[in-house]
Amino acid sequence: MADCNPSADCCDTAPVALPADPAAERLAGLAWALAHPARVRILKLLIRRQSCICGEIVHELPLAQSTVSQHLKILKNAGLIQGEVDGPKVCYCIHPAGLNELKGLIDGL
Amino acid sequence: MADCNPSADCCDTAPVALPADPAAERLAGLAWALAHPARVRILKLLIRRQSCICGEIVHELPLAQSTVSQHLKILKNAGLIQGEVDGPKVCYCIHPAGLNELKGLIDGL
DNA sequence: ATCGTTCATCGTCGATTTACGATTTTGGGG
DNA sequence: CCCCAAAATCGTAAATCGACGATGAACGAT
Repeated sequence: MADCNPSADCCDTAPVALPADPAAERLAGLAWALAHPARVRILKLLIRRQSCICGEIVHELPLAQSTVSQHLKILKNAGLIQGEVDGPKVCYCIHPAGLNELKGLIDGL
Repeated sequence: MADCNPSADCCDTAPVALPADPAAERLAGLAWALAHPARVRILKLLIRRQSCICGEIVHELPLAQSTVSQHLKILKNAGLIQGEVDGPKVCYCIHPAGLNELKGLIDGL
């Protein structure tokens, strides 16, 4: 931006697609994880029951087990929850850091 | 809508798909409106510039005018921003109530 | 009345989501 | 060793999203 390189027709003319706003991307990612009623419900459930619960979540939602599993994966990838294996079952609980990050980004708006 | 037609086998026997959790749905809706980097950027822009700005937003984003218009519509439908016509231009500004609702739902988590 | 500008809407197209059943994986018991 | 239950993953079909260009409507200025 400041100056071009010395040669004539240089200077990148690429679309760049600029990294945009990393913070915006992060917030969008977190928001996206919450952008589905089922995922909001799962998160609320895990917050209520401090103790992690497991596929019990499946029984709380009108969704197939595989579908719930996908939603859990999305929440986990976003860093909002974490799951730990406990025998044949898996216990999920909230990931406080992720949740706090979300809250921070939101009311930092 | 109010009542069924008089004949015998009318009346909906539909599964209903129960309203589930209205609060969850609302939060999901608001989150979804923010679930895109461009929309987060627009919102932040409108918050920074107290004064509403208009299609100037288009120049801030690497997107076509029609695309930005769609994003603005989504934000408006979610109740996060509002737009007011000013001659041939349209001024957008944040809708404090919607934004506060979002913040409330998030840190009420 | 006819432009030119600004913005919204329409129609389209590829990519992504959401949901499901079926299958695979994982970890105990009998 | 073989089965059973729990959970993840795969494959797939339907719906929706995100982006664009083109078109349409609203308004001020010439």
